[in-house]
Amino acid sequence: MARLSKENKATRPVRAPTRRVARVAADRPASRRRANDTPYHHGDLHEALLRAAERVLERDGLAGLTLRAVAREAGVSHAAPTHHFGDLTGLVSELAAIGFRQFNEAMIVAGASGATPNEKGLARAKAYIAYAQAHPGMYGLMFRTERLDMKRPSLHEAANTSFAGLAGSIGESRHEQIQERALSLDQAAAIVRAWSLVHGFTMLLLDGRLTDVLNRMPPGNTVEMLLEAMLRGAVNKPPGC
Amino acid sequence: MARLSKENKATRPVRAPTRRVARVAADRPASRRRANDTPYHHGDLHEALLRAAERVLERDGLAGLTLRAVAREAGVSHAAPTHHFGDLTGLVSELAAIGFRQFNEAMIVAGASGATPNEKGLARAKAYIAYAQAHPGMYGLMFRTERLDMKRPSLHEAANTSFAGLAGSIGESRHEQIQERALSLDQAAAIVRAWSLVHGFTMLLLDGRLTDVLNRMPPGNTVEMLLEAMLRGAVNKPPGC
DNA sequence: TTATGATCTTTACATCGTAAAGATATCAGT
DNA sequence: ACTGATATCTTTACGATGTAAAGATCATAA
Repeated sequence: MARLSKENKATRPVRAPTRRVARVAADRPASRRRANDTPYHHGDLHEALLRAAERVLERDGLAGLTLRAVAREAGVSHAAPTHHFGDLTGLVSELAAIGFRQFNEAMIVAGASGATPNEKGLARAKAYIAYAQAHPGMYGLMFRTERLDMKRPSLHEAANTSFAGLAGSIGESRHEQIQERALSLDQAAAIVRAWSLVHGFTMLLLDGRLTDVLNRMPPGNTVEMLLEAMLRGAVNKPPGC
Repeated sequence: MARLSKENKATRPVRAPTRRVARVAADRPASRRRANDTPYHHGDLHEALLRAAERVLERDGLAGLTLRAVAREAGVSHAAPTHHFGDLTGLVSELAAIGFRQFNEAMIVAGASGATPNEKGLARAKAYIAYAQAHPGMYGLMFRTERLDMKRPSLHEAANTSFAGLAGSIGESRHEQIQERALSLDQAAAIVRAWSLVHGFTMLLLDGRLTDVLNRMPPGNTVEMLLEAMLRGAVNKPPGC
């Protein structure tokens, strides 16, 4: 496993010494694409970088998600992302927005299953954890990273949508309409209770902090059973209890 | 705010050009300390580095906690910590162990207050969050960092002690003795429920994910009230409910 | 056709973690 | 008390990273 300099030595398309040779050869291209060659300004690097970033994140985890690694993955120079995202925080925040949108999709799908609000809630909780387990890097990006600029419009909106989904789902369980702009203490508590429970469980699970507990449970008992048992005692209590 | 090279230009004690001048001057020291001068091999750098690391963590946060910054803070060369902790993971893990011990102390103190198990539980939950708010960097080190080697004996033991305290406190609430080596599903669920709730709440709070909810609560309602309301509905339910 | 601006590359620099070699002090064995 | 072995600390070196700035290249509007 050679530790030699990876910088631009890897799978760069090589793009033929882009000096004046290429300038003569490629001058005045007929269309937006040079015949069977790499595109000039890449077409849509913004999207390409985000897709590359997602691949890097899934492959190498949060620690591997660097500006330069993303640039390598996309086959551009290491400074190219700067122009599109400003800095690492920018790229990471845009990617987190994508993560929130994926997550919201999954939540909507999960909310469609289940008859009673109770079942819907459980289905959503399971889907929540399933998403985090399927995309641990992305979940870490959304909730563990410190380099996240929540003021970025796309991220702000995606995260808000996510919260609104949660609030709506809680309102559904309580058979009441929730005005997000003004919450009663009880409503806020119900929302935060559900969120803290599932988010905390997810974090501890992904961090491996629950392995001991899981190993010490009766044989055959799964994570899912633990989750269900945990939720059973915490939410959806009969009123007046 | 000069961005000039901070490397060793800062508050290094200068220790007089430690070449052969110092060797002649300090040859054959009378005691373990040269008269009113810096110690030779520093005495106990291991502890000094950990204390320096804690200062750096509290001052500059998780992102500022680097091997070189710690070495600077302790007034030694940037490579000195390597010999004591192997690498950054080592230092960070030892520091996290200290954090867990501080945290355990706080939990024990909190558990002493309160009459009923119910009150004790609430006191512990409040102390949990209070610790995290008072030492956000340390809490992040203990629960957010990926560079943590849980197999290190000191960290493993401190974290286990912490878990044992939680388990014991849950057993207290349920009026039963908990055998950590073999948990029923209900017991595991109770433990994980409490942990997930408080840990999740803490994480969301520290990350600023709850500011919107807090702002939308009735005026005058505090974080503490939200926490209490959240816990009221989740734990310590009357049996058979 | 050409000039302007957007996009991408090169180059440069401070910082970081880590390895390796050199310097210095402690300590055991004689 | 001397000396060699060992532990501790410093210097030096290298690859990697984020970011800034300047140069090159291309699209597009005038």
